[in-house]
Amino acid sequence: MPRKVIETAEYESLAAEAYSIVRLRILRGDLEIGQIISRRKLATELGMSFLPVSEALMKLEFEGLLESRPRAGTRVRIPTIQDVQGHYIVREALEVQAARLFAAAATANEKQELTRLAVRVDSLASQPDADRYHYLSLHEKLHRRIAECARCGALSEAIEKTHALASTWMCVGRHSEGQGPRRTHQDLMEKLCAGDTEAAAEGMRRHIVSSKDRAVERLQPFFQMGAARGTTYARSARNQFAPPVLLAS
Amino acid sequence: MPRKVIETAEYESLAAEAYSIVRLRILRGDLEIGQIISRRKLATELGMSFLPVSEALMKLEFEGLLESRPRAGTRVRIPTIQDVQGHYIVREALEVQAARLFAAAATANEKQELTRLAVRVDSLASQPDADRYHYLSLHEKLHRRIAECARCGALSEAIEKTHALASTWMCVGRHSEGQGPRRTHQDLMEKLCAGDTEAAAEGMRRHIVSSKDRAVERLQPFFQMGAARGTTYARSARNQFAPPVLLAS
DNA sequence: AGTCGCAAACTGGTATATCAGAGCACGGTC
DNA sequence: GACCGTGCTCTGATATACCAGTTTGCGACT
Repeated sequence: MPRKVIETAEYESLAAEAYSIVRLRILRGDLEIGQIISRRKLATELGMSFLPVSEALMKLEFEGLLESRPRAGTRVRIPTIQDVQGHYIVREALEVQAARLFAAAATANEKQELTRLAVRVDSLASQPDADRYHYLSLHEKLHRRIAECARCGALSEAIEKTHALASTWMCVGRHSEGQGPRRTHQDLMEKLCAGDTEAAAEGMRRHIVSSKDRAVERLQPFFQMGAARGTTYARSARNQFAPPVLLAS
Repeated sequence: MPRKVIETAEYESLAAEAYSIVRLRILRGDLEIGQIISRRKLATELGMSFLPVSEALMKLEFEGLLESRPRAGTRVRIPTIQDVQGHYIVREALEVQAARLFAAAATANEKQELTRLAVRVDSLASQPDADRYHYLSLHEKLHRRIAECARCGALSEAIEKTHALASTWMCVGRHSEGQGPRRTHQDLMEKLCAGDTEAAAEGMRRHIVSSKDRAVERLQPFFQMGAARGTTYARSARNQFAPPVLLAS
């Protein structure tokens, strides 16, 4: 019964380990949108039983990254265009709230730290050959730190839960080339640090809305795939799309 | 192997059935804050196996109604004061967004329907002897319908997930007597239907903030209970408080 | 050649059994 | 009398086995 897939971290339960691994694979792009996941095969591969894997996938489904039908199968969620737009509306509500609190509560040190982080995020977004997961981690960290500096645990928790979903959608599609270096996150941080609460909120709002527009545009081919969902389950999932490419948000 | 606890509804899985039952019991007040739940006993009682129950409790924990420690036990969550305040900050963000969309998208029929509903909610809140769960259902329905009329599935889903939590906290404590009839929700609906987007948003913001203040006040005795959480797990949960009483929000 | 139907293979869901760790009561010690 | 250790009991976590429903490929039929 082999039990070595990753040994960098010690998890408190097998289910937690499986959860991290699958989540990583989705964000990394190893598992593409629509790809089917077999709980049994995954369990064998990870050297654990069916139950922990099942529990992990259930949690990921609850977070919106996966979708499953009772006895048919589990696959990486294929969003509809309403899903994506709605998701960004939720994110807008949460992160604007965070921006407001951030502007009021963040210390000078924190503002400096996050501004530096924003520079790294933007520069990574401009590199077409950057590792997708590396970029995502950094981007997620920036948004998470903003929420944390807002001094509200429940809010940052809620944002973290919605963010993984955004990440998977954000990275799909082709990298729009020749756009030159981006300054999206640096601009955002400027607004957040200016000291004006409402300006910070408005800055975040625009940031999210423009992310939404890009995500919608990029996911276009998948929406038709999602439309075929009503018919068969696995047949539509077999459609193969071009592998996802890193893109800025 | 007896299988009859409630037979009013047919569930697609045993886990879904267990989820509904436990959720109902928490909202109803049969399970109080801090009370310990044994998966095995519950499984026996419901006439099903350990696994579906486990799955149901896991989902409830994810929603924030329960808390568990790996091999120690599961209990109804004892919030800290930061938990409650943070939770209402999240709700504020989401529901203000919903109010904004509602003001723009709701039809005249829907506005009329929800205004009537608001009257019922307020009148039930004024009755000290009203059934707690009945009131909660109606209150939840009002807020859910507002979100639904905002025409954004992801948003109403997010609100629904956060709302059950609020419900459990909202009902704890003693009914503040002699306050006379409330008009909280009727006032809210007036703002939402006035036609001005920003006025609607502001009206919802105030509604949530005042709910928060009342919840914090009412949960005061439990916060000390939560503070003892660091020491022993079960001992602090054994503390018995006065049974919860219906109260308006 | 296209379509329909059937059966094998696979899916997730559930039951039972077992394991390791946490809580807690009891009894001994200081 | 207060404190600490020890062991019993109960908790959730996991493995294995089995079941019912879904998918799908292959073959027969039109």
